[in-house]
Amino acid sequence: MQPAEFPDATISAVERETGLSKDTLRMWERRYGFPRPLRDANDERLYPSDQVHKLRLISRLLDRGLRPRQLVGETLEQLIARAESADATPSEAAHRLDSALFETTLRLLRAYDEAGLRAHLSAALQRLGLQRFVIEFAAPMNRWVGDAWSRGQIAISQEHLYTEQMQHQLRQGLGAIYPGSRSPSVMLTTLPGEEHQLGLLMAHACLAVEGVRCVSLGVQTPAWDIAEAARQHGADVVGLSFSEALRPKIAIDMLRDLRSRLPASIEIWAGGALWARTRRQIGAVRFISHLDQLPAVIAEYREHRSHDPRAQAG
Amino acid sequence: MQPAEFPDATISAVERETGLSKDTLRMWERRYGFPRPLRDANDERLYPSDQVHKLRLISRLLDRGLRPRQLVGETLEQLIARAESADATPSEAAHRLDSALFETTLRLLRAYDEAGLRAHLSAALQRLGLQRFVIEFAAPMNRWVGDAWSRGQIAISQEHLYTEQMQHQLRQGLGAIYPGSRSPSVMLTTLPGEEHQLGLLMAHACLAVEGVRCVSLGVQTPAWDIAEAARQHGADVVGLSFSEALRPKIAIDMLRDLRSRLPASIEIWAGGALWARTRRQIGAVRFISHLDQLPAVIAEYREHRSHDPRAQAG
DNA sequence: TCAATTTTTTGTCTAGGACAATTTGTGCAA
DNA sequence: TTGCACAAATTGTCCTAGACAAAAAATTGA
Repeated sequence: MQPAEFPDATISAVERETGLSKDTLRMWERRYGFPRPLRDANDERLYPSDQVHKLRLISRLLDRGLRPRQLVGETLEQLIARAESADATPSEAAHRLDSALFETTLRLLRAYDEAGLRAHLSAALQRLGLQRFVIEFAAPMNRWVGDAWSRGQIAISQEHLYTEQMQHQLRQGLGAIYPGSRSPSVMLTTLPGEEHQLGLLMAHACLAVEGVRCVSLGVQTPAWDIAEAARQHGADVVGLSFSEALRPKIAIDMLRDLRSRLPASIEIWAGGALWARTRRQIGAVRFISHLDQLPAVIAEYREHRSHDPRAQAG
Repeated sequence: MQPAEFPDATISAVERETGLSKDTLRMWERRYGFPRPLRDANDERLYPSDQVHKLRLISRLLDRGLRPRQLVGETLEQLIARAESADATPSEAAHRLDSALFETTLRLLRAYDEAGLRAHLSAALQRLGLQRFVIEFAAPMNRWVGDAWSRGQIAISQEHLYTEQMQHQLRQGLGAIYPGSRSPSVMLTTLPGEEHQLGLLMAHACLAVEGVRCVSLGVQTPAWDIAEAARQHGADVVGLSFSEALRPKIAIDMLRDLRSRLPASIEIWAGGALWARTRRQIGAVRFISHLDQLPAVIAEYREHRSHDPRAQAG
């Protein structure tokens, strides 16, 4: 991509694009001397596109536990190298993924071929079935696409196109399943700040194929409202999805907050890519780092809570 | 709902919940004496829930052109009255909506009956067909649900449940249509900050039934990436959806920015509920405040640009 | 009545200081 | 070596208070 085409960005624009707050941007400038924005006629900061690009890269690396003091001093090349080495470490994604499926998806994405992509994903769904489609294809592919974007191998718009089509396909698959009614009764959503629907949809699909009674509230439901809805609806479990985009600290805080608002009889299951890389967890919440663990968790619940009348229904 | 159950909120939390920036919150306190938060042990602001509630209401009224100086001085009752009178004025939503459809949807929503809601929406879609489903049911219903939430008649979680199910249904409907290939070639998305998918999906549906060649990038694509993708993909039109949640000023700014990045040969169509209430518009962008205008706009495009080779294809 | 001007309102930026929460480093005992 | 307690460094977010441009409202003149 051509950085030269980007105009200089105001501090608000940079906050939007990188997720780093204005306060943080100013503080880094004061402490580390980076970023070092230009100034406009009113002495307000103007960030050149190369600095914005570097900030975006740093922001992604921060989520992986690296510290800003080190990162701000590094060159773009060093940062990219770090991003790639971090990606390489948990390389399950790559070798789990069927290479033919992968190559075709990538080719269609690069060509912005929506109709082709749609046909391709639909065929994969029919061939694999919903569960294998999610676990063996969608999950590792999501990972790859996210990483490829952060490395600059594909454009944001292509990542968006992928997400949109995958979401569409997952909903088609979900629409074909008759609503489940078996135990436990799960209420699915994400907490504020987590706007990725794909993780939620994949979890929904995995629950649906197990016949679980499942209600999804979509993304970004405030903790108070989750608690209220779960109580009113009589849910046994609140299922939450966390992508890597969320800061672990914020996620843990919100989880602890939600836990305190829910009665102990309602379990919390926290799933998503975030937990595969984060050590910090809290008790009284079930963490599920991979979707293939879900069947076991459901089975365990049914075993231990078999006195529940709903366990026999459906 | 019981405001007493909410704990006091930090300034960050209030920013998240109301959409008012920290700077704005502090400035209002300085200028108008409202909000008047408590302070914790570190002298940091703590907003009681009633003030947060009032701020949220004010924030929504601001988007309708009212000024903060007046609003901050009013009581909660006065603000609610204002919100309702504003809702009542363009009451197309209410009387356009078939009352039986409406009542049933509401009842199922109140009961958190996902399976029932799903069946109900699916039946409506089958009966009305996709186009009428969108224009006569989904659009006015969305409005009502959004307003009902801001008036406190339904919980956020119920609004979320509705949105999720409606989205699901629209995608089912879209999945049943064979991809169009007629002119113009439209690239659909929303700008950063606009995260409502429903408007985008409704537009997508209305375009699809006209046989338009249509690629959706989902929500929140940065302007630079839209421009790049539109050029690479060879789009004739960039279609953008704007909900009322977005501030008009920000929307106009971003539109102007996008316009400057796109060649004149690519049109911009800006749709969504935002434009029904906002006077300010800019040239070189086509504003579409209601979905039922879309067929005429498409026909007009086909008429005027019939020299385009794509117009004959498909 | 409409357009051009002035005044008021309003949001966002600036600077630098403070401090709590987290992470890292160190010393010491098992 | 490992585990644990404590000290030091790091880091994000909050604070105050001033400035100013952009937008809206009010006023003026044709």
